[in-house]
Amino acid sequence: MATIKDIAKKAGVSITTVSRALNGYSDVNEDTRKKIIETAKSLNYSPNTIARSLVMKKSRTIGLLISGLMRESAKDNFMIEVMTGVNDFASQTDYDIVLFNTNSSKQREKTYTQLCRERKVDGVIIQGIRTDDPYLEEVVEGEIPCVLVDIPKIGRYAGYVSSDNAAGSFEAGNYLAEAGHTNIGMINGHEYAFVSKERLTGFQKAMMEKGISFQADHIENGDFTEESGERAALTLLERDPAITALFCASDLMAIGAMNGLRAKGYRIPEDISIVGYDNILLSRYVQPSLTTIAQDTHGLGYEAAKMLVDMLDHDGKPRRTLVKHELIVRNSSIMR
Amino acid sequence: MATIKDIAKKAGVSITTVSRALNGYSDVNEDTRKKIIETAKSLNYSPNTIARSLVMKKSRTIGLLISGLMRESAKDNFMIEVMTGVNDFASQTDYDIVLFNTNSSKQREKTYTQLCRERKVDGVIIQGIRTDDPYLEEVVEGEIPCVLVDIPKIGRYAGYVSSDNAAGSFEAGNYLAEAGHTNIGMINGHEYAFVSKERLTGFQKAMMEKGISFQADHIENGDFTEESGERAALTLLERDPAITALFCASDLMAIGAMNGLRAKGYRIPEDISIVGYDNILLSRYVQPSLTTIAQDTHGLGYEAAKMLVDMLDHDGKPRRTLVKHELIVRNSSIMR
DNA sequence: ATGAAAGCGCTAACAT
DNA sequence: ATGTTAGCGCTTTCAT
Repeated sequence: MATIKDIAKKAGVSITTVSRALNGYSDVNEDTRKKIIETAKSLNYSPNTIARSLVMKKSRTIGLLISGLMRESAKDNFMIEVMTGVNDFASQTDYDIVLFNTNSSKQREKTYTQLCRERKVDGVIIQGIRTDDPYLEEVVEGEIPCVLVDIPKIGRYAGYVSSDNAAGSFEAGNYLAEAGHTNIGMINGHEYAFVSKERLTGFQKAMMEKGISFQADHIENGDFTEESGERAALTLLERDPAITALFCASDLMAIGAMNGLRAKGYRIPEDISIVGYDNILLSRYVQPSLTTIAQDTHGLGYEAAKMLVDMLDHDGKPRRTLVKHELIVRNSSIMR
Repeated sequence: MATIKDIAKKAGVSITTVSRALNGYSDVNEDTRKKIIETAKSLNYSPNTIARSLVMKKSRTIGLLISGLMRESAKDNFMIEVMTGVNDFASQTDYDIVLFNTNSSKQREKTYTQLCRERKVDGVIIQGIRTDDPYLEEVVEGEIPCVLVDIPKIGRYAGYVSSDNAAGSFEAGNYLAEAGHTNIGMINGHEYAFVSKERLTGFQKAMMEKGISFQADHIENGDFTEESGERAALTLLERDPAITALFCASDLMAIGAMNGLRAKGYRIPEDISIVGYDNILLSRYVQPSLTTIAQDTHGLGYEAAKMLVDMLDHDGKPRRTLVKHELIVRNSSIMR
């Protein structure tokens, strides 16, 4: 593997000159530069980014910490879309992405901060970690530039991107109310997700404004999976068979709810209207297709990367960025 | 950021001793080691992997080159499953994964080899590149340990994982023939995918063995997308309205075919039986659910990572690994 | 415009 | 069992 030393020798100049020539500095004779670039080519030279990183103290990599990137999560194309968003922005820059393995027990001995410091990433994008994650505070308080996805926390070096979950849920509630529903249940996510609180708040607000009674016994928590949605739906309808609509904090839970309900003889949407959240790929394909609040998932990742690179390259301040959301009415919900 | 130098000073030993103590060498007094580990902790020390990589000439990273990792590919959870497979294996090792941005025009000036050499990855897993990719040969012939996914090429430092596409297609053909179909069309992928050839070969073999006529006019190529599947299906049935079954080289094309056909008044599976390939997530959810050849996609990634790490850490030879496949009969196909 | 020299943080002979 | 030294490949003062 050729180094600048080899080039210097062959071109009969010093390594300093080679370095300067290759990096486009102006204080080098154009003829020398030409010769150097040629010899570099002839030696099939590739710069060693490791060596460069060591001296520059910049690795030109950003860490992507996706907690729960595992087999099951493929179902929910949320994560992958965020990831492609990150990738799409990163590919416009010269940052590479390092995927951190966080589902391994081995790595979990280390805090996120340690992970980042060891791998010397310049910044990190964090997605999918829970509110009770012991290392969350550390990274928000820490010195490593960091952008959180769907975790509303801002620190000295930590910003976040999210969609307006309260507003989205508010719209969902509004829509159901205006469709004539007056007895509505909600399947929320678990309490360890930030979005859960916000989605509940927004939905409650809509119910309140519409003058619809909405008590705790009409709320059931799942864990964002199909199975939990099914269970929650059945529980809610057992508790109050008069419910005519269900708002679910994730599409996957909504799909589970539809399946569970249908198995019990309920017709969707004739008996029960269902509204989900996320607009995952599946929601367009299930029968009936799912009414849902779409998030710009790709934008979540894209904006996260953008903010991080802005912090890294242009001394940008950490901030809050909201991506758009939108109610998409399909066939799982109906006027009463 | 504390370095071993700081530790050495504070502990009153040389940096060599610190290095040895921290790396678990045996030739260091246990008391010294204890003291060193303590000082390291007190200084909140993290090793600098960059510096280590530089001297060891090993970065403990593997590159993941997913050509076409972009927004659209989220639909097809094939890539993400391969990726989680890679990730799942890698997280059992101390290798980290670097995602290479290959969809950017900027990077495409560089060959894969350059990309790898610059980022100093120890090895690379390549997925989704086409047979006509100008840089494919270079990496197969090259010196960088490499595992290809679904590209049957072996080199001095290049192995591959795949499923037995010919056998899978053979099974599909067999199944349709035994279900009584005698006039069958095939929607194949484009000629730039290795799997296309194999899937055609296997299917042809089944037709031949069953004594079913299967000519070129019953084959139409798509590009693995829904739209192309729709188009191809329509073309085939216009050409021969007597076709009763369609074998599609990807589920996405199969889904497109179903939609296109249904729009033209064909009933699936009563009029036309459809068999896909891949068993993507959607295939279970579409109506009717799709009969397909399942690939162990996760296994593809898992085995790729395994082979690569074996080559890297245990001097394993590049080889061919096949993951299993399986016919999954659902509701898009029927006996005649 | 070019070069000499120092040093980034670490490992690994080679002493002792 | 511990220290001294050199060096990985690069960038960056500081001279000239």
